[in-house]
Amino acid sequence: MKRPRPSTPLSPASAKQKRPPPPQTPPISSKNPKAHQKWVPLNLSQSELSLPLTFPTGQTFRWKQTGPLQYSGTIGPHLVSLKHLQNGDVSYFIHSTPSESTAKLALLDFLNVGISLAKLWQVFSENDPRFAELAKHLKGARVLRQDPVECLVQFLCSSNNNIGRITKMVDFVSSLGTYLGSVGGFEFHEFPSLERLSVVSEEELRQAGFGYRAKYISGTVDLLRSKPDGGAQWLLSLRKLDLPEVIVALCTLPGVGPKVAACIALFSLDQHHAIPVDTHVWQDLNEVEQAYIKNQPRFRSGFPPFQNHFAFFNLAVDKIATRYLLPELGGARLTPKLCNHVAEAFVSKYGEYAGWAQTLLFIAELPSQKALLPSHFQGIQEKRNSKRKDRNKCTSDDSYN
DNA sequence: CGGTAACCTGGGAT
DNA sequence: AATCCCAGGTTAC
Repeated sequence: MKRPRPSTPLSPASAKQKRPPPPQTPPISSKNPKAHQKWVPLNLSQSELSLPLTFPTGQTFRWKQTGPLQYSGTIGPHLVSLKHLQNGDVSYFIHSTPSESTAKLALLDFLNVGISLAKLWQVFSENDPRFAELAKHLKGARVLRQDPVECLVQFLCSSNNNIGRITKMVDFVSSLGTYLGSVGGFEFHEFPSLERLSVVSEEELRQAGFGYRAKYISGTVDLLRSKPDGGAQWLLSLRKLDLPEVIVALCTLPGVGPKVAACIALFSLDQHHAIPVDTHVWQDLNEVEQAYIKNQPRFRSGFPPFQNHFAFFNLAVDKIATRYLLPELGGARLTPKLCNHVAEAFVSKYGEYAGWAQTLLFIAELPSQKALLPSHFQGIQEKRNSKRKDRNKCTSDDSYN
């Protein structure tokens, strides 16, 4: 009984040649040679879906760039490529699938096509000039609707880690799944089921370079497999719950804290106002908002109703206008308890799709994107102070209650 | 509760 | 060359 054992531990050696000399352009399909494949246009313009702003920007580590404006990945058992046409519209190519008809449905679902990005962003922009300015340059940054198991495992790998290594770890895990084909020099596998994941021991993961995240994955997989109706179903059932319950449920899994839980909730569980709170989020609130939160310890009730938010911040503006605030407030550290307040502030500011707004703000912070923005956006260059580093941690606390 | 120190690892900066 | 810092954090005191 041979298991699909990945042949490449995350050694520095094997890591080097991540870029094969790409014979990339027309995707090479492997399986299912019969299928009469071709590029098919999607009804999506670039302002609704920008591939470069959606796939390599931190919500999934499973999609690979297989061409200049082309990305490939799997959705369930389907192997798909997406690319931009000349006019910016997106078209897709199904390389391999057990069912052509379900493949497209799965793709549309995965892309959250029922949600109009343009409409959301219009509202965000009206309420926030900074967002409006960023949005002009980063159109089409969409939130995906990923498979929960796949999303969960990816973000278990992400804790206190960097993109490059996260990607290697995710590749390792992915290779346990059924091989679906190869595009542009990359091999693609269906994401492994919990059962297949359970075949790999914590020991093996650790040996493969997962570090302390090995026990997170093993522990979470085991716990999920113990659920009555199966872990995959348990995760899917969270889609019907409200955000606070979802966060609480996810945080029962080892290795899942508030941050990872928010990522999973937003990127796979339809929790559109989940906010992964980190340093960037804190800094994305202006000093007025930061100050308000700091000075209102009572502002800690459950998730705020979505009304009242303008009065809310106007009050804060008054305070700063009267010099009530001290300069140091702006640079205040993000303490764990503030995480919830920050998340609440985001929802107050952007509404029920606040997570979609935060996604753009996060992308704008990525070095790769920052370089493309006008210079006045690149301003806030944080100097590294070797003395005290702002850790900006969120501990697992009472989540949203 | 709130603050802190470990926790794995590889790559880049000093 | 040796060391330090950092990476979208979580956990255990």
